[in-house]
Amino acid sequence: MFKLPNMSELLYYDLKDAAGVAPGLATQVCRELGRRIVAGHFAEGALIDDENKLCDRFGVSKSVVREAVKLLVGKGLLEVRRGSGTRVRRRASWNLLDDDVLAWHQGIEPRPDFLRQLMDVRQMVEPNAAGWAASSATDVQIDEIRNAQDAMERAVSIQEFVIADALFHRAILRASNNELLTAMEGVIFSALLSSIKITNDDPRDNRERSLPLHREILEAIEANDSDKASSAMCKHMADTYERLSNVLPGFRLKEAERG
Amino acid sequence: MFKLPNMSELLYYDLKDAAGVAPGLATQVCRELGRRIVAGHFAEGALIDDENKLCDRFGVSKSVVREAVKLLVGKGLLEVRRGSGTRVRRRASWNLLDDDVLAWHQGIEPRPDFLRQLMDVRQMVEPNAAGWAASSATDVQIDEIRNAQDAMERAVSIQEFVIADALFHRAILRASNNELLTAMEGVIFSALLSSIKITNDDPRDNRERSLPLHREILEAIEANDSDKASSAMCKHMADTYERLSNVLPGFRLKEAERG
DNA sequence: GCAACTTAAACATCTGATGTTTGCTTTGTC
DNA sequence: GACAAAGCAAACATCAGATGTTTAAGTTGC
Repeated sequence: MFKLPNMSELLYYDLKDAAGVAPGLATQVCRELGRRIVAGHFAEGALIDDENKLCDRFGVSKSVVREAVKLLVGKGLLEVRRGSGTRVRRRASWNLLDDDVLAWHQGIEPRPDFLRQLMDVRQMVEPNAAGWAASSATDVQIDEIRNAQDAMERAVSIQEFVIADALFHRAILRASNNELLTAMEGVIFSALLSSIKITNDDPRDNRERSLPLHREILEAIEANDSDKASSAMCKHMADTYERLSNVLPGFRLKEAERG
Repeated sequence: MFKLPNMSELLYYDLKDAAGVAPGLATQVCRELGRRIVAGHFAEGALIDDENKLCDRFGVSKSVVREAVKLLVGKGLLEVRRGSGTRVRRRASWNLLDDDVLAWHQGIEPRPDFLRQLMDVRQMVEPNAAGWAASSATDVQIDEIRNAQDAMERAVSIQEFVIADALFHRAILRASNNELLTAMEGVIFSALLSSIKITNDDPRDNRERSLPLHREILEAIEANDSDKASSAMCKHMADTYERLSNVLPGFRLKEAERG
């Protein structure tokens, strides 16, 4: 009845601690519709099937479909008008910061242009987060970062390494003690997972280059050195940019602004 | 039956172009519950009334309440468990970047601590946005910024000025041509509205100080000067910080990280 | 050619029944 | 008395079907 999400999307939900509880029918329908919309199966402004057709297609009752549609409306993907139908809104109206919307992007081939935007945001957010973490993190929060670093060092599989990497960056966001930054962890996950999917042709190289950069960030935060944490994170971001540029032809760093 | 939203919240929805269409019952119930949760009427993890009680209280049917609850679950405010009840999640799990959640914050007295976090994010985002806008904005996008500037100069009421101010910053976000930054306009609106609510004791002063700063940003973007746009925006942010610090005792700028 | 009316499509809401999960209570045994 | 299994009630999940409302489009009449 439902299409299964792919590995990246599952990994995304894992990282968001959103797994474990079996989602209801409404959530399943919502996700399946959401994946199709994000994948571009519908033109901007196109009408989707009406309630009855959707009921038939998914084999569920009207209430379930209605709830699913309401969820997608809440995420800005759909727009319902009584009398006419339910249509797909233009991409500029989507809540691109929503975790589900970002997760559904993991299900499709990453577009270089969107990945660059994600990386620009990382470049903007993470050095600040590292700096704030260095000046305001509690001991417990620093422990969390250190644990992630240890897990990266110990990781034996690619998947373990990716998860530890993600947890490292999440721990820094949380240690920044800014609720809004914490709420952006989904964006960082999305950029990170997409980057890895593209650059892991030589995972060993990835790992050898990453580890010392992460260590440097951790040490700066441990030392309460805000500036150094910030610049170490900048270095890490620049490294990621460089690796993406090597692999991805359409990926271009807007050097002008970043000098 | 329903509590009416206050002026700031209405203004927020106006800016988000979310007005005009009469929301359905489910949306109304969702907003009212959302306001109460954000306002802190429920302890973390507290059970809210069950479906039947909510039906009675709001005078609507089960389906409506169910949809409203599903919406709040989607925003991370609620968590439902079959058998037990529906409970309020801890604040760290809320989607604080969601436009509705931010709008509901407008309904309550702004907490200095949260306002500082909002301003830290503005300080992080807007200089970058201005820089990218300077290097990549189209003529149409620059026109939009200029129109907002003109509207600020011409504004005769405080409300007109606030709206034009918000549109100015939104136009810059959009001109940055980064979909994720565009999706953050709600955060900027929220910070801006809260700031104004606090610092508009002397609105004339506000206006006289703001206008030249905005003009400087506009001119830099018109001149395609990325660095100047960035630093002009920094100056504007610093000014806002300073005015907030003067009025708000609990508001403190973390100077250490920003040098 | 245009305005007023009609109608069908599609969403909005309500009602009430039935299934399922969970947590608590009760009961029975050792 | 302790503990485990069975039973029960609360609360959400889903379904089915009826009725109301809004919108868009077609139709008629002048």
